[in-house]
Amino acid sequence: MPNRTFGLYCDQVSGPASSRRGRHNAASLLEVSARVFTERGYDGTSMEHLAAASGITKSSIYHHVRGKESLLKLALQRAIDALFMVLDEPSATSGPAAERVEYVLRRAAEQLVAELPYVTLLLRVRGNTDTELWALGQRREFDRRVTALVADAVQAGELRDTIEPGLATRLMFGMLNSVTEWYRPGRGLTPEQLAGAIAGITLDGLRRPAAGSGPVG
Amino acid sequence: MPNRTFGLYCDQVSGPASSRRGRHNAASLLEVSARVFTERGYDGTSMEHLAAASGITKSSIYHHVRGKESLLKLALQRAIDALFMVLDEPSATSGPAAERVEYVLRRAAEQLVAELPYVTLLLRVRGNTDTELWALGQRREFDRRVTALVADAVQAGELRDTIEPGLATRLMFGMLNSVTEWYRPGRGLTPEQLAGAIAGITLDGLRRPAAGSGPVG
DNA sequence: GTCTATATGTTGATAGAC
DNA sequence: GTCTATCAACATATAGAC
Repeated sequence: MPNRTFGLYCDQVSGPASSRRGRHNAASLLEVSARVFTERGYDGTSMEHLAAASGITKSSIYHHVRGKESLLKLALQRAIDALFMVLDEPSATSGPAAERVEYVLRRAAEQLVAELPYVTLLLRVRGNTDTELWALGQRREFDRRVTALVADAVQAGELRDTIEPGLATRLMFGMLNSVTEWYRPGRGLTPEQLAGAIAGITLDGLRRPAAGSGPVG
Repeated sequence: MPNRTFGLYCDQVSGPASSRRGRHNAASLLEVSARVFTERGYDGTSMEHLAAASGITKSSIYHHVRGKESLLKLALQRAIDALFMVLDEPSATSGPAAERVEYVLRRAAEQLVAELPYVTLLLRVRGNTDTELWALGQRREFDRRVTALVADAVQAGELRDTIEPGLATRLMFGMLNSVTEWYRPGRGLTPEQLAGAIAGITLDGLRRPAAGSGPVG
């Protein structure tokens, strides 16, 4: 582990990220790398794999990024930014607590789909390197903030108090996060439908209410 | 990938599996390996890691098993056996469909906890080798059989028909499977409590029913 | 911006002594 | 059953030409 800094040589990371052969930049390499990392796992991916997938040689990759771990850090940062952004949106910081929980859940689902390979990577981090340990810390912080929201909703009597807020949060977001294992965009299930199904199950359950119960009308 | 068979040199795999230094057998090595594999990831684990964790040298490990992939296959087989066993139990094959679904969910939760490192490994398989592809096929078959149960329950009017059975199954078991990411035995949450929380959320939801609705009495 | 060639360490696995 | 010694393959990364 010789390198301890993971910045880019170039300034911009976001951009058109075209993958056409012969003209790669840091952003397009990040896109390709995140896809291969999620397919093979980070440790199961060699620089040779990345070279083959991006259509350039191993050594050319080092012209754009400091190394393999740098690509991982950039990808993880992108996922973390996307998720934390949700927590600061107006609908997540005001209104009835249960509605804020549902909003965060739905928006997190949308972000998970929008940044699928990056979030997938984040969820698979094991803590083997400093970069991975840092990412695990960020995940814990996100979890902590969502748990606080759920606790508010329980205290307000809007969610059941039969399940501890920390456990409820882990299970709700566990269901959401499991989506990375099978969801593929453009296969008949829109992000909104997905978010609706998850919110529907976790908040109201799959069981069909017995006749005579449930909201009237 | 020179080896194509992954059997043990010794006959027994299950057994006391003591980890005391100096007298390892295939079963005790499997136990240690599964733990390290889940901590570091399979690809992130070297034979040197396994040697250090088991207190013997790399070459000694090859006296007990054919190699690294053999240890993976043995661990995956154990997880697969534990999960499929549930599907053949009497309560999973007779009775109201929704109750069979709940039974399978609860028993799968118990098995997941009982065989935690093995099931964790199974859920992280990526498909990079023949062994991993075989495991993915077994997972698909399990999923297929559970989906059939859920479809029965929907058709019987016991579960809501607003969510497609395949999606409901993926999400329910996604929540369950996410437990491998944080659950540690003996930390205040029993397997039964865990199974109850998961069944409770997925079937009846977290939202507190409005006053006047819900089962009377 | 990409290449060939190469340095240097780590990997899974084997040979053979005790 | 465990060890030391060793191997060939592959890993990440660098040097320098075009």
